Amino acid sequence: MIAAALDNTMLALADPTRRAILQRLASGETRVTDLAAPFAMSLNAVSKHIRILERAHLVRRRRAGREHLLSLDPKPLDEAAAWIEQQRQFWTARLDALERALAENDD
Amino acid sequence: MIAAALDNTMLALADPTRRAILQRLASGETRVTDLAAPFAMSLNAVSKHIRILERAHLVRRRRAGREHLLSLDPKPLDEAAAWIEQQRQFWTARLDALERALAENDD
DNA sequence: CTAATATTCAACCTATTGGTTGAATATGAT
DNA sequence: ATCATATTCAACCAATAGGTTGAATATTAG
Repeated sequence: MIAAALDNTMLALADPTRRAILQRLASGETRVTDLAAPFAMSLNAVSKHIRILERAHLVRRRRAGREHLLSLDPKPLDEAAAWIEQQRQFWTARLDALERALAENDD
Repeated sequence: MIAAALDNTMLALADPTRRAILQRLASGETRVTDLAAPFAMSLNAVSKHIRILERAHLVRRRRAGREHLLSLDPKPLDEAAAWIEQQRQFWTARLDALERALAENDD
């Protein structure tokens, strides 16, 4: 089964370290080393997380000499947000309908 | 590290089968067997997915005799949606700022 | 009581994840 | 040229995920 775009996005977002990386990247282009510094794990571990974020197209890499500068690409988030919002809407509508039905039953 | 609520939610949403289960549940309370029927995997596998959804508090279980009726709880989605929306907002703002800066540079 | 149904529990298997360490590669600084 | 820096690659490891099958449990139906 080929992994759909939404799959990769959701998978990438499932890990707290990766979410932290994304938040950190929100302040602008960052080198791998600087990005990794605050995390209590090896540079290599962070490097692997970055690969997963790249696979999901949430992070872009620009080579500048020996440094790799990472930046965010928010596009894939649209699909993820859309999925969640759609569910929320459906479910909330359903719950509201249920509540109304119960209220009518009280008459 | 204790898994935060958002962690469990995101993890639960990361699997396509579980997202499909949630979508299926949007049409109302459903028995485990009926819920599992359309999936190309054993009932046991679906049962395990349900446990994970329960751990994330996205699904509630009501026992009615030998049947377990499952229903949705949209609350955890709020936090997930909030996280994604916040990121989107930040990143988009940043990208817009960058574009404006480039435009000014053209003058 | 017995048989069927609905569901979980338990053990197992394989693939993936998230981490490690050590070596390789590429670039920059002196 | 040499040394340091930035980063990945490769091999490994333990834990988890996602699936299987078979047995156990609880409830309902005949």
